[in-house]
Amino acid sequence: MNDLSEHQLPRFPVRLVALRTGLTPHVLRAWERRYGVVTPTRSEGGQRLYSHLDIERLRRLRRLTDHGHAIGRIASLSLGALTQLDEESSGHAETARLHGGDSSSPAADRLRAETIREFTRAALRATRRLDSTDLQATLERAAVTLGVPDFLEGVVATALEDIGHGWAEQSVSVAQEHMATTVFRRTLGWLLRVYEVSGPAPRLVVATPPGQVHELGALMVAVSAAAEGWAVTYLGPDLPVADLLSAASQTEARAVAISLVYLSDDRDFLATLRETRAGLPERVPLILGGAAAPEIRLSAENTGAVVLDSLPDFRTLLQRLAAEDVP
Amino acid sequence: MNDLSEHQLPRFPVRLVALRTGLTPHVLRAWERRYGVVTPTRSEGGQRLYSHLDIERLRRLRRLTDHGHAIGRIASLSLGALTQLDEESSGHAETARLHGGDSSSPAADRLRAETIREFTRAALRATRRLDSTDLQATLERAAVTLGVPDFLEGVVATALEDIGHGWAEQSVSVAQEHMATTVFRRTLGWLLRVYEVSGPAPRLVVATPPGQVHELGALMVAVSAAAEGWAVTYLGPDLPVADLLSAASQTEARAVAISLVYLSDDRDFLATLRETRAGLPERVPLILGGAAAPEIRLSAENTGAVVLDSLPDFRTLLQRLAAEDVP
DNA sequence: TGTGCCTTGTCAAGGTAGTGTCCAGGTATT
DNA sequence: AATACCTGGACACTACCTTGACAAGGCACA
Repeated sequence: MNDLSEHQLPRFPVRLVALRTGLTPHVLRAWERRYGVVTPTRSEGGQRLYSHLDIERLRRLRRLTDHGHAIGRIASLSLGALTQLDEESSGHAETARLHGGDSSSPAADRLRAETIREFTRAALRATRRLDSTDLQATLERAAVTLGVPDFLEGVVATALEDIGHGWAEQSVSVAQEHMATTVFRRTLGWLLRVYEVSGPAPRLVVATPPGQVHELGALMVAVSAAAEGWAVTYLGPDLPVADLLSAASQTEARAVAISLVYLSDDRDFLATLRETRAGLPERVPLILGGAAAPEIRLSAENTGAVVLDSLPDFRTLLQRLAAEDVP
Repeated sequence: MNDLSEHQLPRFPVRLVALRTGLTPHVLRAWERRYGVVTPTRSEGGQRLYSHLDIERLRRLRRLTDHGHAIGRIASLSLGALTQLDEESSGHAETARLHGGDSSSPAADRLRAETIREFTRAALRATRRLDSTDLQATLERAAVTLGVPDFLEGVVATALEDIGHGWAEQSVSVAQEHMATTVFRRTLGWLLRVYEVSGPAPRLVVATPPGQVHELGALMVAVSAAAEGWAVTYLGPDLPVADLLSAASQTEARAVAISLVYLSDDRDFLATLRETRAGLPERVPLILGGAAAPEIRLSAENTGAVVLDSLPDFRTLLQRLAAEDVP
């Protein structure tokens, strides 16, 4: 891989770090002073310069504190330990909440994890062989065997990531990548159709903003919500703000979700976000997710949007929203 | 991995433990004070710090109290004893079912049962409305949500029964019954296709004997086996003995299953059964199931067939057979 | 069938610990 | 000059702590 120095190279000023981590400059300084959470180098004038690694670390810490860890207790852990903790907590918090607290035996957990990996491997094999029939069957089998949440987080997300990496390093061809994308989209579309609700249910509007064309993330969000019992209006990629707003008001949406996979132009996008937020009723949260969302966390949150970086968090939010309306 | 130090390391503040166990901080403190259920270490400031093991223990306790055990009685048991008790009380219900988690709190159990009933009702509604699209979607949704076993036993079996009754008492028309049968068959066929295995796996041959035309039972058996990881050769209804036998030998079947929904002529059928049994290798069990199977249990068993009257029993048998071959 | 005791979850009050936020006065950066 | 950032200290709010009490449900016993 490329040099460590790259990642350790200190060059980010505090405001940028704030944007990416969602921590305010105040908090960044307080954490550093009190817990020595990172030690950014300084410019000649004494201003903080953070490295890539620092940011990574801070992000992890923010996630963990969001999930209930005390900053004072985890501040001194290594990045590896943090990652490990993170995986534990996101895994468990979710099951505990969803099913009112079922702790399955460790043995069952391991079996389940192994099954998930096996499905992922099978999906990748099918992709490499360009066997769309097999890929499709594998995905459907995984969905039925694992249920929607684990299917999305365990299989779809992982497989897509792996394919993405493979594509970047040329071990996956364009044809393979296209085929996989198509089949994944079809399968997620099928799930969305299958979970279409008839009765009354809170409605979510999902879209990707103008200029964004990668819709798989948005589809995952849509399916996730549908499986939670929400009525979902999926508007697909590259949607102008005006249309998003009119759709939201027309369907009396209870929430709006936007998926952001990469950042083309920060400013533009933030303007869009602000405009969208302004056009929505107060009680309708504007949820921002996707790979690129954390990069602009703070400024996005400043527009009034809610930034999430995992599907479990998203599901939890949906449950809270749905629960708010009942009593 | 250094389990001991790792798991005993006290790190988690009370809010996190509350999140993961589903107990409120109030209860956590009350249990500790009254029963000394765990003894978290304290921070310098006196705040509780729980270890991984503490959490594990608390989750077990929570599960058991949910199942009706009194906290005062089980508080002092060791983690091992708790686990054992846990398996006893919830245990035999079902081993490590992959889907939707294990049978946990009665609340979750009730929720699950309610979900199953809801799907069944939805399927019946769709049937009465002759809405095949909705019926299909409902069934697929049920399959993905519940997993194959509960889908088959909870939804398909019950719905078919109800439709059967309705048909008998004329509240379900022939058209409705036909439509439903078609959609159920299609859905089960889809599942069978989805679970088609590629690798090596024990093979099961499924058929309905000559004179029997109701194939849904056989399909359920086939799907059930497929979801257990078996390779299934589904031969459909009304199959002559000779063909069944040749299929079994040709595919080197590890077992043969026959579904019997109604009895037209006992004698004939028993002769068929005897003939089939005689034509199969010793080690290949001939499994007889279906609504009408129990009626002729004794004479059927005399021919050397295995008579089962539930899908769970069938699954257990398959697991035993598969396990026999490995070691 | 009612009565009283026991178990257990929940709450209140009053105080401490841990964390986020802010201020003021000064320095860097653009 | 206008921002953006620095430091050290102060402040305020949330999360936790302990003790004690209360209410609802379960259970035994009259």
